Amino acid sequence: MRKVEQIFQGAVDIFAEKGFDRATMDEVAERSGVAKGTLYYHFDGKEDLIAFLMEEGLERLSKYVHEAVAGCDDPAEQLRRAIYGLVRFFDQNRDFCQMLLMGVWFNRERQVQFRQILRNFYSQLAAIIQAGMERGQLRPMPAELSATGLFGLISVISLRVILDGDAMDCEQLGNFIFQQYLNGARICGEKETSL
Amino acid sequence: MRKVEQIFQGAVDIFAEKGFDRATMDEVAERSGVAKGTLYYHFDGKEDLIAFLMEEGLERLSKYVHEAVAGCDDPAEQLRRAIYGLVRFFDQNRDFCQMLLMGVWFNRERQVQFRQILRNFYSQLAAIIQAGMERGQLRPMPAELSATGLFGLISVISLRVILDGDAMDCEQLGNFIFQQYLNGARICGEKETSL
Amino acid sequence: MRKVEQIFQGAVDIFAEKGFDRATMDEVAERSGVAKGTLYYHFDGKEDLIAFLMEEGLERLSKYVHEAVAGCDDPAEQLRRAIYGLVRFFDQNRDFCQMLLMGVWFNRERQVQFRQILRNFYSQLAAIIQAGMERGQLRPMPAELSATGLFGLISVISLRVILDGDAMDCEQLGNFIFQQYLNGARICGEKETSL
Amino acid sequence: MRKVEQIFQGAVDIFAEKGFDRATMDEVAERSGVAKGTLYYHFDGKEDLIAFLMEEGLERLSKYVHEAVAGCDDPAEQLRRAIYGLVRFFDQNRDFCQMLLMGVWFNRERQVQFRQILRNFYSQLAAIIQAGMERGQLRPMPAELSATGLFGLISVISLRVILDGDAMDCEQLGNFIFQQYLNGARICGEKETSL
DNA sequence: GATGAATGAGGTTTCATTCAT
DNA sequence: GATGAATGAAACCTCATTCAT
Repeated sequence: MRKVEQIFQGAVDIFAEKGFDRATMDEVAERSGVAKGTLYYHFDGKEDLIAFLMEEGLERLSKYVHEAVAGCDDPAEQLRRAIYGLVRFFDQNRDFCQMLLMGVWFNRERQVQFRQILRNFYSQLAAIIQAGMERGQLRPMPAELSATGLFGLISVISLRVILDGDAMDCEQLGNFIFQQYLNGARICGEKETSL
Repeated sequence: MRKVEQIFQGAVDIFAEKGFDRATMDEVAERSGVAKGTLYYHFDGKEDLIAFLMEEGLERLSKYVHEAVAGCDDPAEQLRRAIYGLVRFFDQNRDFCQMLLMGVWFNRERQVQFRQILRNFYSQLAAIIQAGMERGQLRPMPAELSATGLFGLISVISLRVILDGDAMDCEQLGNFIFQQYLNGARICGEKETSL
Repeated sequence: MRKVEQIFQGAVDIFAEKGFDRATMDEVAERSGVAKGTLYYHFDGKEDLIAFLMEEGLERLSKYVHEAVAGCDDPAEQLRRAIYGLVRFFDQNRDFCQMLLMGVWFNRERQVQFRQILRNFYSQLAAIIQAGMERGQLRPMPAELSATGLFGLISVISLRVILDGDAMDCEQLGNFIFQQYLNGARICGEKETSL
Repeated sequence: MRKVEQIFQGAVDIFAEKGFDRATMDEVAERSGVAKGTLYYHFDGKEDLIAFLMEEGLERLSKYVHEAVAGCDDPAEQLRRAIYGLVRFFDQNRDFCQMLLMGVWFNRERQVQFRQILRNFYSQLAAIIQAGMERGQLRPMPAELSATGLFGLISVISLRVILDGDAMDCEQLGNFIFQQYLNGARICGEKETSL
């Protein structure tokens, strides 16, 4: 499966650069260092390749976050680690993340499949949030919705940094997002119900 | 031009459904109820049409938020109105918003153009946040970054609701997002520095 | 529909020469004197084009035979005229007929469609044979089966002549086939039941 | 070779189903139950495989008819046996016969080769017909042409029955064809020159 | 003898764009 | 202003063949 890994790398690379539709299979092959026929030997076609990348990539992301969180019992700390982990993963896999985030918004043709995959990932976050509420650390709220919002917060900020080509200070960015998500923008001591 | 408005509606509709690259000019023409030649009579080509849609649409969005915020002097209240306005706009212009969010992260060729347009919009939010900090309502933080995060929060949640095809309760969703952004997920009274 | 007629001629020409599968759409376009895109503007694809040729061609053949037979009330004479007409049509439309006969034997994928078209043609012959039996000119026998056999007789002989590149003497060949079909190979006066 | 026989069976099967050009070597391998490389180990390529099938198959056909006719001295009876034998062979080797008949009329590249093979077979029939004429059993006529017509009669009827998927009553069908060929369609006692 | 991953020439099809009407 | 038949560059995909194992 040497070639499959080559294809994974090359495809992620070119898809992030040009988008799923504008990158051609010729380009994928060239970037991967395999012949065009090899792509079709291992995958049923372009759509199948894209689906594989999304699944494989999100699996890696899930695993990464899972490991970051593992061995910690406190939901709030888990949340912190998950956020830091995500930011680091985004930083280290810029191409994949850019590709992933392009997939998120996908059109109705491809949406069903991708959003299902993504939903599995949301659930990971939602489970932590749920636990936080049960421990009395987080306010009662719809955990799925909050997880979705958290993912939006992280990904849009990270993608902006990626697209601007900045070298991301993961520590700083992770902290900012964590504070933003947990404590909000309100100033300390301001009454919550003030508005 | 009667036809131009027809094209705007039809193009937004089909682009939201299939994406910029997968929707063909034939489909745009058919959905718009005009002949294909007519598209080229009014626009220089596909890219020109897309640029027109983005500019025109973002102008409408900016104007919508601007009017929602107008006549209010309190930054926190402005923020609330901006968020509610955005959610309502998403709800009322689902096709356009889906198209917008797909377009923003698109391939690097179109990115520069679109992200510049979007950045103008971020600035609107950032200005409000900046004012909030100066009034002592919001914590000191990078306003641009926070505005970006807020936009991610709003758009990812809204898009999820749109794609799920749910009838969105704007009031409720707007409130959730506003609370999330302003107060965070932490439970009332929990010490900020507890983690 | 100038171009469609051009395509009909060119496609029949090249398909007869190289076969349906080995003739490329490029070659069809070139032989027809139209651009490749034009083929796809008028037809949904190669299969659709082939189906059109078969239908259109068999319709012309049916019409030709119909006219040859028209204005004659005697079944035996109709049969004679039909056979002579078929032979003449084969002679004058060698390309189409070669293509047609290739289609007859087609594989199971394409067979259903083609054989239905061909069956319509068999019925024309069967109707004449049926009438001949009712008039007491022909022996009682399954008309459809006999029509199928007659078609086989005519087409295989004609195709052999075509493929050999012989200039066909229609008069002579028509007479041979007519005698063969009507009187058989047995010598005059030989007892039928002798074997 | 065990494998070669496997390939013969599998190849005939898939070629009859999809045609020579549309059946792929992958499909041949799969249907045969051997690896693709094995095909190329035993044959020089696709064309070589097809040529082998045709030669091998026609040899079997010739032999089958030869044996059916053997030990009989009367041309008319030989003809009857040849026809019955052919019908039975068609019935028992449907796939091969369908493949054979498709191949014969194929593109001009392969035509020359195949038609030469087929012509050898025609000669078998023509020899019998010739003998029949010399014995005074059959009318004087071009033997080759009549053999070609007889082959058309048999094959088109048989193929129709095969393709319709009917269980063929060989006895009945053989008799019908024999009568048709020998006595023609004309009613008993009708004057030959009546038309 | 037998295998199947890998190849790339060449096929089918798509679609943005043009232009005569 | 508006149209849609026509175009061809460029995309996706197929498949006979090779070759290291």
